[in-house]
Amino acid sequence: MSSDLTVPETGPADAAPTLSAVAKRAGVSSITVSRVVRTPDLVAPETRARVEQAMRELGYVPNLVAGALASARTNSVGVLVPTIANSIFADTVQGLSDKLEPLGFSVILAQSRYDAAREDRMLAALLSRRPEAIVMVGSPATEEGARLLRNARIPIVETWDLPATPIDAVAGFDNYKAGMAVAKHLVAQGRRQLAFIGGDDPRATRRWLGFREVILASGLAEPRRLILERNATGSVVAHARLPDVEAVFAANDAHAIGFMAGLRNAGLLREGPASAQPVAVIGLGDLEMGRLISPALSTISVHGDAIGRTAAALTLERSGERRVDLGFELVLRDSG
Amino acid sequence: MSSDLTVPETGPADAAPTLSAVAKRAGVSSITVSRVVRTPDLVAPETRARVEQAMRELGYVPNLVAGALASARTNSVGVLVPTIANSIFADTVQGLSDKLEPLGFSVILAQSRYDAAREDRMLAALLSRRPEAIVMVGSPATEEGARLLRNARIPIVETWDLPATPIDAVAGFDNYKAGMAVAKHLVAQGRRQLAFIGGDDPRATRRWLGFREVILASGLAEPRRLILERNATGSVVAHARLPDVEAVFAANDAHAIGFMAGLRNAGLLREGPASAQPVAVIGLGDLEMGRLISPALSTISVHGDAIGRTAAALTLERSGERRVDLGFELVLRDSG
DNA sequence: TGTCGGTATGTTAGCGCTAACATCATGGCT
DNA sequence: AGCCATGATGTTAGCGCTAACATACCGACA
Repeated sequence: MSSDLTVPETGPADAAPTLSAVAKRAGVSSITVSRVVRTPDLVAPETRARVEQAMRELGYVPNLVAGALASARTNSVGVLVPTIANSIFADTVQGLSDKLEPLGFSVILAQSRYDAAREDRMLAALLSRRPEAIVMVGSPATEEGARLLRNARIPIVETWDLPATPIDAVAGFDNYKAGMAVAKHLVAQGRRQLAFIGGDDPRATRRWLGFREVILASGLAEPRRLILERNATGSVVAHARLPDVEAVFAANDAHAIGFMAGLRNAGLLREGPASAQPVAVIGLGDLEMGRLISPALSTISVHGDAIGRTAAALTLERSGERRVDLGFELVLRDSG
Repeated sequence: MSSDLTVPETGPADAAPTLSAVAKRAGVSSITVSRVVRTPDLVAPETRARVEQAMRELGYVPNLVAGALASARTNSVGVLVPTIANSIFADTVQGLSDKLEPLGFSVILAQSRYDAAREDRMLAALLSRRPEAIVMVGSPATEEGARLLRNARIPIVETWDLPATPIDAVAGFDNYKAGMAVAKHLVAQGRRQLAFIGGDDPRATRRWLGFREVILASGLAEPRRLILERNATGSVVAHARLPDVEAVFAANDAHAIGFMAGLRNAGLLREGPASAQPVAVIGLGDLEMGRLISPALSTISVHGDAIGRTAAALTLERSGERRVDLGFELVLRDSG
């Protein structure tokens, strides 16, 4: 059957075989091959078998680039995160892609590195690949980025926050309320000198504002805010810059754990429960590590993977509720 | 100048503007617009200005899908990792994309979830988007996957290991030697009852084999191996299944930290140096957290981001050395 | 004055596929 | 016998862009 024709496994097939190469070999038209690939039910079993045989012999791999151009459907979604390494956003990307990959969608990943200009460039780069939706952490940092997204006329899902006027859809939680919840808890514990440490991205800032709001409303002194590098190692020495601090809310668990390392060095960390801690520490993210260290880290648990799954759903379904609040939980352990 | 034509910001541009729409508006041919986008130096300044004006007015976003089909260059690379959440592979993806994104390449991300069938599906899905290279963690689990990659005739970079017969290029380190290095260290410390805990993926298994090899060569008893779930929480209780164990090599830092939590619960963890630990623990990955906890985690430090950057280089440059050993370091701290 | 090299722009064809619409049997029904 | 629904397959055009090859124009030069 496969007499003198070159089989890719054994000889160099110079160019990738196309639909019509398969069609010729199977003695059908190319549309029939296309149907075998996309809608096999519409093809008679014998024809289908013949075409599948030809595809196997030639090692045919469909060209989705051409298919996308012809059908105006790329079956891809663009995902923009600040950073993927050591980051809780990886959970969201995982949740998203777990839902989307089985449906034949691919994830095009881009990182903004917390840089507005790079974010705009990445947004433009993503859009030029004509994804069927864009999922991003946060909201566009510039009006230019927002304009690009609005003009794209595809589902846009902003995540990890609940912007007042989203471009299209939202899956996240209220960072302001998270800050408030932490402050309420610490104030109720009787802590008076409070501080916030971490980055100064929009979401961290909203946590800070909620945190501060409650503290001022409680009649306590203005809390301090320390802007730190994005790696946790820097927060090890943060304690030196916060004399007399009684409680710290860290913008994420990594910073919290770094800060705790600093406290340990200063002899201010106890093995006992929160009430025994000279300085209470609360993180955000609920890293698995936080549960395993001692004292176990108290934290705001957010649902990174649920955010990703919800974003996927918002991407696929354009009607219905476009604003999903996944909430958060204050998980109290031994650090504060 | 922009008399009665619809501007996207103000009215609904039903379809995305195309090159020829821009061309018509600027009074040039579409190839000139294409040149303004791709090779502006070849266009006279006044013409260029006119075209750029038209692009701005229409909100033109180039369609790379069409461009890719016409030029047979997609400017994309496929990346396949077992998982991206909570994983050291995220460093590699970050390193890769940091090098590639500025060059106009996009990263198409797929996860195999340590599942051979899913890996094959993802490989086929990636390939059908005609990436200009594939970077994957490890090597294809099936012959089918390997065949797909070989037939693709694009650079293929296998990472995080040093396979004997790679498909094309490799950027990684020797997992077997890493296991050996840990065993040598623990044996020299005088530890006799050794165990390995973690996953059973090919890389972990190579670590185990190197570990075991040295132990047997030293005349010690056969070490035990515990296959654990991929989350660290399971390793908290692993200690109960390893009575009398004196040292543990964990396939990754998360498992190591989980195991240490179990030791702490059992009263077998000291604040002192390695020599004071009843049970030594060594991890792999050098998570930032490992340095911050107490006792600080001893670990094999690998260069996840360098693997990504090297993979990017191997992707762009097809000649030269195709096998890069990024090495590893045994970092001794207080846990073992 | 004719020609030549360089610069700027245009024309043509086609990348590999799919949407939309034929076409053509087949067979059950009235 | 004629009709038409149904199923299987084919034809045609075109998605939005780029490669490769024209073409036109300009001034310099012998």
